[in-house]
Amino acid sequence: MKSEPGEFGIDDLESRPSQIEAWDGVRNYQARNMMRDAMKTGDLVFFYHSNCEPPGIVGIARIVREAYPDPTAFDPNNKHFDPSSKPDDPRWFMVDVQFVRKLKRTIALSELKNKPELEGLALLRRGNRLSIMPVEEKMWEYILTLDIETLQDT
DNA sequence: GCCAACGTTGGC
DNA sequence: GCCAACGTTGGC
Repeated sequence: MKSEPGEFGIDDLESRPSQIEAWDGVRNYQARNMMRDAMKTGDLVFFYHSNCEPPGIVGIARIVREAYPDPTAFDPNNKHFDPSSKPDDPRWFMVDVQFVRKLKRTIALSELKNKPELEGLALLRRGNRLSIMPVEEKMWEYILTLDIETLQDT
């Protein structure tokens, strides 16, 4: 799941009292379908920082509530307001995610791009702008093996 | 249903 | 700030 750290980053999730946040504001059908149809309670997700330096995977979160209507779509004062989404026929959904842990280091997009093991990863597909994307278990495991402490310069 | 115009995302 | 790669909108 992508988020801009300037808007809502892994530190924001960690510092919530419950460490839980509703993932609202998704206004893309493919991303919505991913949340609504594929995300189940207990599923783990990578937390990805976009639009920052460097963009990359920074942590892990867990789905703690499955898809339910996104109320920000009903609020005219919200920047994600969508008048075509009605409370009795909601168009947009969100899930709740809970902080699990930060990675030991940021695994940068530029690094992920260099790994033949990650060929086909949705994040790396050309032109992809989806904010929520699937990760195959094999690739999930592989990415975790990259999460090792970096040696400090002496 | 087509498609031009426009808006958004997000890496660079 | 640029711009590629989308997705959306709306006239026809």
